[in-house]
Amino acid sequence: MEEYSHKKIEQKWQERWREADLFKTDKKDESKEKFYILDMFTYPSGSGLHMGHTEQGAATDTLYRFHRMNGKNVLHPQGFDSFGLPAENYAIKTGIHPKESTNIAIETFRGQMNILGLAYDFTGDVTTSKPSYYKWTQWIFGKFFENGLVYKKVSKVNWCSSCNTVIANEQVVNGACDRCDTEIEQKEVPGFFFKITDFADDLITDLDKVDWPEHTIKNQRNWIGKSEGAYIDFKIKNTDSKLKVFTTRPDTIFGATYMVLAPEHPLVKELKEKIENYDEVSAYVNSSQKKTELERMEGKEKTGVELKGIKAINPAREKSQMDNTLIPVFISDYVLAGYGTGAIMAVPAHDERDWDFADEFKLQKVCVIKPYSFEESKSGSQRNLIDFDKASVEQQQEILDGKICHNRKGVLMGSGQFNEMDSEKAKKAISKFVGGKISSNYRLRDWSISRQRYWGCPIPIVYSPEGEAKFVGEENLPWLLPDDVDFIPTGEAPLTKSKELKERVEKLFGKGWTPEFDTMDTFVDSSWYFLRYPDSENDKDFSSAEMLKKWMPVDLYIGGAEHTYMHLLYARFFVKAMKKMGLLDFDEPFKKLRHQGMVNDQTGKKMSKSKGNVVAPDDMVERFGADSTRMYMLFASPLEDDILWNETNIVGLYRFLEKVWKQSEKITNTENPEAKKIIHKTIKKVGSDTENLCFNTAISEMMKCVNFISKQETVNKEDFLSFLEILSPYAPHVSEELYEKIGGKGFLVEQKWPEYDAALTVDDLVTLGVQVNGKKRCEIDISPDASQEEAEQVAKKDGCLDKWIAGGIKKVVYVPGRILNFVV
RNA sequence: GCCGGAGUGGCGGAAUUGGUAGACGCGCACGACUCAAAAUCGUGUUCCUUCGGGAGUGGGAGUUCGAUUCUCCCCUCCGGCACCA
Repeated sequence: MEEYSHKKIEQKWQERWREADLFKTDKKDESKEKFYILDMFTYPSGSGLHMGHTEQGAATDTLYRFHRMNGKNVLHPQGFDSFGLPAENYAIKTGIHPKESTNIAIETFRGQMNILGLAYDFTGDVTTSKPSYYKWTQWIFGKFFENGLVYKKVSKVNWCSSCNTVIANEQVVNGACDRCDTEIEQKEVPGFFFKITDFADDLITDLDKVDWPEHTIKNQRNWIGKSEGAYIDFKIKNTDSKLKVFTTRPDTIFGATYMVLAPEHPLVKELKEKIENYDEVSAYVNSSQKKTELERMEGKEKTGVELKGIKAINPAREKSQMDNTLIPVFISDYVLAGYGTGAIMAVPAHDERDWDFADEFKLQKVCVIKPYSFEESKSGSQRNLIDFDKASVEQQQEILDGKICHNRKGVLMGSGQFNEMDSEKAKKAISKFVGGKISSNYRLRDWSISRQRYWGCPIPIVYSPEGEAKFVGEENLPWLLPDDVDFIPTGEAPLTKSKELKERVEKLFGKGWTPEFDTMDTFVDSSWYFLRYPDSENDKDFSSAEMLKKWMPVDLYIGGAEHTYMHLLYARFFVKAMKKMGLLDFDEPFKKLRHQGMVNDQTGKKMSKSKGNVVAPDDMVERFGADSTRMYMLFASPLEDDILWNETNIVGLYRFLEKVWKQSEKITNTENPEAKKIIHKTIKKVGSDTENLCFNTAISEMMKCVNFISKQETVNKEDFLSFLEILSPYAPHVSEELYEKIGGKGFLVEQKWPEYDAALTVDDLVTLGVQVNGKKRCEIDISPDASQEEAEQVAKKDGCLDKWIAGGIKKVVYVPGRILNFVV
């Protein structure tokens, strides 16, 4: 027999699969249970497929083949998230149109996926930059617009001077652009926003409905950041103005000794006439506006300016006719314009940041929440005092006496008692007392979707001569991205250069009408693509209700953990918003989610083009074949763990496949009961491991099986065919080749996953560890359902225990099939 | 600082509800084959050892007949977030 050579067989089978159109799913087939398995679709970068894609593809492809063999109608589609900055930046550099470079990149990706033997269904060409796709992105935008989920506002945005565009908060990493690392500046830009905050509560509570990794759920919850508190109005003395604050600690309001506004707060301008030191104030406003968020964060020391001539009235103290009712008002950049109301009541005794600010400006601290007593704080675990035990004896006494509020700095942060009332109860009582409104506030902000870029989905909005925004209308979709622009960034949206676009608008809507020049954030494109696959060729609808009902939600979604916040949150928001508009009838898009780990280089560093440590799958496929490459990616570590790339390990998988190949020479029609037993055990284990995404242990089990067979003279043909069937999701090419060679019919992926004979997977005898005082001293071979008496007898007869149990046995613990333990 | 996750041989990693720690693979060593090498096959491979044993899953306590697994404290590494009122 010829030797195993991946080069001779892999291309052959890839061609045969293609000729048979083997991986196109019959989406209307009602005879089988559906299973929708989805890879996070691919951004077609110029550098091609990397090993991370390879691991993800190997995993989902293995699962695709496995579930298909198990009688399910499996949808396993792939598409391209092809709008976005890199292609545009490339165009700026080279002059090559993004359309062209994107198409080339997509061809490269498809080619690479093909040589890996990945069974993707590309039907319908789900490529976000194609008009047939973005027509529906725009259609959905139109629905959002008509239903009041889109609004336009001028806002301070993160501006990347290098990309010359707006960057979402979520895309700012440590104050720098997450794509080019340029430091972000603040700039006022008008743009469209999606009202994702309307769905904040549902986005939190519905996390209970999904089977996602625990940490992903927690992180999403924290990202949305719900906090319970109250909105309370503070009057400004001698004016009609009111200052609204949000606080999670209304119980501390009696201790509010000053107020702080964000420098951008509108009240600063509103009270201009009354502010005695307006010059100083506006200088501070200007300087903080020049600061980026990074710079604001850097200076931990508190800065600010008092609004002289302005006093706020502490409503609680006023109502109680107490002293210290009038409190000063400051502006400071430690208060953020974008969170809460952009203003706070400052309670230095119970908030560390307020404490620091009060120290800086010599402001009064009033302690109004008393810690629980020492005993109470000890027993009521999380009630209170962070550092009580580390305080000196005198300090501890003062705390107990309620004389000081104390933690690290002197701030009592947690709850305690307000007068004799638990501060949790006091929150409600005091809110009511001062006319506050109990409410929730979220860290989540609305989603800014406007981008002053070329290579994105055009926002299908036009403006009347009066400046009113209007959706272009369904009949004008797709609202095409014009070609007559050049991409050199000027700080203005590139589409302003398009003559065609302006003419198009005037022709359709009349003279004086103007187009919107911005394009959409690419996260919009990727927020609904999974809805398109079930009906990807539909040109009447984004996806038909019938197909959505059949296929959604996605049964298993696999992709990187880096999408925990943005993509996964936005996609969930889309589904909720579309459900509210009656376009969908389910709550959550992804029933089960798993992340694949990162593939790092040998030193544990992330692979990146700039570091020059990227390994391309092509090279691996050339040398070891697609089967070995795929299996190595799955064998190296559990799916969710990171992989340290170590090329030398791949030879183990190649040797394994070589060994499988050799066993096919031993095939006979006679039975080999021992080999049969092992094969049936392997079928069982590989089946359950694959189902549970434990690919590494499934592969190890197949290795053990082949190691066993390699020591046998013969192996039964039917048994070996079964083995090839379970191997085929992992190593499809070599399995097909051997299957054909020994007379298998059809393609392996069309076969039924073999059944195992349960009786064959149970051993007559097991090796049982015999322990003395929990330490293993010898082993006995015994039936797994032997009685304790039998087991003891066998163990004692063995003799090896004699010297350990000579002193007499106190107790015996016996777990059949597991352990026999003598306690002496 | 806060929130996650993880620490097991030379390396990647196994180990159902607490039940024989180190499966499987890489590497390494020795042997067979060979003029020789590669490949392949076989054997061995946690550490220490006076060859009786002893120690051992980041460290320290605890529960248990028995702990990689459960509880408490601590250390280290990785990822994410960060003046969120």
